[in-house]
Amino acid sequence: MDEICHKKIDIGSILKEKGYKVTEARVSILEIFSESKLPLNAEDIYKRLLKNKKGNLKNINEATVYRTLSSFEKSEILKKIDLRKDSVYFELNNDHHHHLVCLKCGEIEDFKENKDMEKLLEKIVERSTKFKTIKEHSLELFGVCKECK
Amino acid sequence: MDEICHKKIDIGSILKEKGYKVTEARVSILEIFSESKLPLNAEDIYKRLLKNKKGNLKNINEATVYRTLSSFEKSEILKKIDLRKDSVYFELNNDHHHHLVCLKCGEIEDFKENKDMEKLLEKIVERSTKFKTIKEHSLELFGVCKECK
DNA sequence: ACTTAGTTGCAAGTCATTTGCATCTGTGTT
DNA sequence: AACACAGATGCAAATGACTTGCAACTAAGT
Repeated sequence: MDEICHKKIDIGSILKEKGYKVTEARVSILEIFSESKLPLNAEDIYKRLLKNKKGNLKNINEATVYRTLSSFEKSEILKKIDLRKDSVYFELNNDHHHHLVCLKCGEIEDFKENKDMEKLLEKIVERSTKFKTIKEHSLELFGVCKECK
Repeated sequence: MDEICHKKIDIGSILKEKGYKVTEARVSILEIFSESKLPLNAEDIYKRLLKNKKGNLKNINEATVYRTLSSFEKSEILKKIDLRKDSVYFELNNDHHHHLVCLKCGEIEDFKENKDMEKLLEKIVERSTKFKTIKEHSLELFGVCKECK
């Protein structure tokens, strides 16, 4: 079951670095993100927490999930993503990439923009606007995936 | 006061083309969009409607605003935009462009990506993913505007 | 073990958006 | 110009994602 985990991260150190107490809720939530290829919303997280702890561990409240997500976003552990769905998605703020969202089934695929393009983009923006400091950008693509075609 | 209007559109024809009845609410809402340079949310629209009709015309209900926006989006008169704010923004689905959002003051500036880049983007995506049909994409940039610097 | 600042659970609150339903109105027809 | 009716609107209540106040709890330094 470890094959799904594709990013090794030391959760304890990350939390301490940011000045967080290392609590069960935070560790579990970060574990879930580190095991997931795809962006997750609060409900996804909550459901997976329930599944993980079948009796032996106590539940984590939904309010805690929301609080944790939003505080992890502020401390830049997570990144917020908008996928034109009715709730907000998050993913680890590890490496910059974008998303393809199927307009029919809602499937999400990652997509890595190439470096040249990112630079090109920033140059164009700096030349043609009055925004001098571009901190980040979001690029999401919407289409139809193979299965739905 | 007509100098603000930078897109001439025949609102009546647009509505009829899409099979809509030409009602006061719809005409007023489209007028507001055609006079605005920037994306607007439901509240913006509602406030402007109130301002426009100082007594002589009857008010338009907020539910109607929401219904109109969402139906205009489905019929592709409007485009929905996510600007990481707490409500959804819309703009006329006329010409493709992107937005710069100031992370401090929330100011929004339009930004036109160049054609070459759009094509490059689509090619990269088609080569590297299993999404064959890209229908649209959203690209929003977040930074700090001159005034806030 | 003691202390306490930071966390969490719970329940109630907020706020954008949606919806059910009765009434009304634009539009094609007579 | 009045008629009929599908579609549009107003109103109020509902929804659903998310937030917050507060009391109880707990990680982590002493």
